[in-house]
Amino acid sequence: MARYDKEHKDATRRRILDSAGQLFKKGGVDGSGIATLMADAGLTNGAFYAHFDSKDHLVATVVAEQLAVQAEALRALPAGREGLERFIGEYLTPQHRDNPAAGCPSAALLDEIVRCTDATKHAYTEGAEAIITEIAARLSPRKPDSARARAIGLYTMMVGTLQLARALDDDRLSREVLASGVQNAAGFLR
Amino acid sequence: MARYDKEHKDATRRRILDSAGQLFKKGGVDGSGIATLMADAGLTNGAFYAHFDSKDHLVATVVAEQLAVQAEALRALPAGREGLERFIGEYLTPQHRDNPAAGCPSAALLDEIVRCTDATKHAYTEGAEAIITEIAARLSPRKPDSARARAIGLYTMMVGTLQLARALDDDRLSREVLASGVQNAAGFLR
DNA sequence: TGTACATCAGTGAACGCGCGTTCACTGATGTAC
DNA sequence: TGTACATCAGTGAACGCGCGTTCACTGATGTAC
Repeated sequence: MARYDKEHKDATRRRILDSAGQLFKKGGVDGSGIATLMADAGLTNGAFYAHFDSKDHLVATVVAEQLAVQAEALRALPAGREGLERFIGEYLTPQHRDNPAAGCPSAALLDEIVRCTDATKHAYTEGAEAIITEIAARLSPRKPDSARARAIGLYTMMVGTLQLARALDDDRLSREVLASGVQNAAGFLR
Repeated sequence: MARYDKEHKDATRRRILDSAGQLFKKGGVDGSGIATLMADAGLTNGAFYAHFDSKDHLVATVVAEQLAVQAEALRALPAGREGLERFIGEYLTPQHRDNPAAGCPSAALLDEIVRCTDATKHAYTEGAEAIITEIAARLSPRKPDSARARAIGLYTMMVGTLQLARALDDDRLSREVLASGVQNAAGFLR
């Protein structure tokens, strides 16, 4: 019946989501257009609407997926604090700072979320809750609820640190900020 | 010689800067247009260019000023940690969360700075350095340099916390995040 | 003091441009015979 | 096996719109006489 099999369309949708994820994180949601994003996926602008109702719909989908990817990455790490230490060690680096497209969605998009649709804010909220839960479970495997406040502190500090490191035009200061982040993160691990 | 005295033009410039500060923090730099901003200042769009060369020029000026205001607010607080405690107590509140226009420029604009002109990034860098120095001086009046890492951690954590609280669509979770921030901030005060 | 003039902050229509979105169309492929 | 057809993912020009910016103009005011 259908011209291509289902896999073909699914694969295209994946390419759009990947391009959008990278582009949004690099250039912001407002700053990234449909045409550019579709060109990155090897398509032209018109094809977009065969996959998504609107840009808002795409944004909500991308945000949900990006946060899920981060939660999944946390889950895949070694158990307990060792895993967290690795996460922190990779997060607060010049490499991560200089490559937002492949990096943390919170650091790249957090303050744009407020101005997005309800669906996007909801997707972000669910994703953030999952990440906080995952971090808390590693901070205190026995009583994760008791570690929620610290988990929130660790995550917000890491996100703020990476954002600040990215905003500074003085590399020396930027590296000081990243190094301080590593030091302060250790405080959250107790 | 001149039609109006100097004070008149200076006062208008002030109104534009105030409107822009509030508007940028509320709707983002990308999301806030010259026409809206000028209307808020009681003027029409064309008058803008009698005061600033371009939107980029305005953005750099606003960022410099907003950060200077925050540094000044810190300086005006009671000496030592008492002042810091007050700063934290006012910062991590639902009131601040719900009123970005009058609030912290870092929480509102930080991740847009990366995509701004060099002049804006430079203005942000200088402002951030002043704020970090001010916080460090209050954390450790005797040896402020030794407190720089903690000062950076406290500030990034506060900024990240407010951003996260703003992004969440679940008020219960959002308040939990703010409360965690207060708790975690206490850890930075030792 | 009263009048003509020069100044310039501010007006508001117009510009080119890129945005999100629409739509008539194309053409490679799976299916039916 | 070979051919005609139906499907629909993708094309690319066009839309209205709001953006940053420009510019010919206005008109309230300080100054000169």
